[in-house]
Amino acid sequence: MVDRAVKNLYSVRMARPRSFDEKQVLNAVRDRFWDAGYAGTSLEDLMRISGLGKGSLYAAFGDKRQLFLRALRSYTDESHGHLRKALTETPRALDALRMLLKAPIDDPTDADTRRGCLMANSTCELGNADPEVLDHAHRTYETSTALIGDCVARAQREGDLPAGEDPIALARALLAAQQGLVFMSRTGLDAAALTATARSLADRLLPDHSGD
Amino acid sequence: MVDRAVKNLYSVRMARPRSFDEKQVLNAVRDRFWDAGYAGTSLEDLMRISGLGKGSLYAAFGDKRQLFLRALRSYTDESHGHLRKALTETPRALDALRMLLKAPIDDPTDADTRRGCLMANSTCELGNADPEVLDHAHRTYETSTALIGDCVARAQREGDLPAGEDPIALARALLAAQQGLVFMSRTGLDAAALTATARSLADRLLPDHSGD
DNA sequence: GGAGTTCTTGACCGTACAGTCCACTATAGG
DNA sequence: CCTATAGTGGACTGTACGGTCAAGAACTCC
Repeated sequence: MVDRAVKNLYSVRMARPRSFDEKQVLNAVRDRFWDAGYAGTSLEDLMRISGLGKGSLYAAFGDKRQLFLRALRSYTDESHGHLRKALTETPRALDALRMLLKAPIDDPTDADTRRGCLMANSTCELGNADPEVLDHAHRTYETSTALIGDCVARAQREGDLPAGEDPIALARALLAAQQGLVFMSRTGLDAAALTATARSLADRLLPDHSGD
Repeated sequence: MVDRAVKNLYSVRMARPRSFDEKQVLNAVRDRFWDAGYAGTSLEDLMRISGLGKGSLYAAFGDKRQLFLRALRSYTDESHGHLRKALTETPRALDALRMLLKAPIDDPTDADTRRGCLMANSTCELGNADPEVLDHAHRTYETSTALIGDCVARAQREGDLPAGEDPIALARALLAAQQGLVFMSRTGLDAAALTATARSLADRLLPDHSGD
């Protein structure tokens, strides 16, 4: 993959250029895996959705599994980008942490709410069978924990959370609560109950200490 | 299925009896689906594991999907049995609720810890594609919520939880936290972090009010 | 023991799938 | 314009899968 990109950039002889945008294809493919799962997505689906022939897909990405892993990595990278941005750019850290629990729910289009998190779905479907997926999941959630932990520490510095506690411990609790919420939303729990649960969890895990 | 059972019980003419125990087969099949997922389990796997031929499987349970649904229902029924027992037979309701968050973790054999919850896995793999699975998930978690809610109400009556709050709301928060924990354990989070997170969630969601 | 019925076994079938391959096309450099 | 090279599309393949079926085994009842 990398070899080919380098070759494209530096080789003396250029030839026929790609007729597709790799990122667009990856996004389309990612959406399909997200909706239908890994096993539930056939190569024909991928061809139809990407508009590419089999040969092009295989030449560009390798086999189905590699394509899936690429899409998955792109998904987690993007998610972490958003997460990092949300956690660092929100003026008050405590608000950012609260958003962690509320954001997955109040999506107006419930499509995103109902299909859950691609990484979580993939872990459930393939975690036992594919060590690479499991390992990626592990590292992904470690990174998320670290990001959230930083934000917890900031909230402590800002005086909104008690300073004594381990930021990573609270980060893990928040992450678990968030994953649980996203999962409950997948089961078809109605929006009202969902937001109430999110609020309940937020109130208990992130009590406002600014008045203390 | 039912017709045949009834016929077996009441028909005048009995014929060749089953050479297998339906429950045993269902348990073996359930374990396989649990480990490998629905798509990851082939009929050949099911035959090897159950010791039955294809014909017997199909005659007894219908096709692969129906067999899966049977196994899934048997799993949730059994789980609810254990849950009900644990929640009602524990002397102090608050302890039972705490166990909710601790039990999924401290399983000595990490096999059970790593493969998570069959219902959750199935929802993630098939929820978008199979409405029946989604519906079953929905009803399952509604039942769980009700059971936990009853136990919350008992804890309130026993003076261990503040009486003003909605038992169902807290039950949903506990369920979400538990599902989140089970999922985190699937990703390979180490046992120490896991138990710490469980304890952290329990402390925050179920503070001891007996001294109040 | 014969008749009737259910269960079991495994061969068989159609198909849908992932993956391969090759002829063809479009482009860049000379 | 010619050649070299990379990209494209689709025909092709092997196979593993879910599902069917029929012949025979095991059992009950009369």
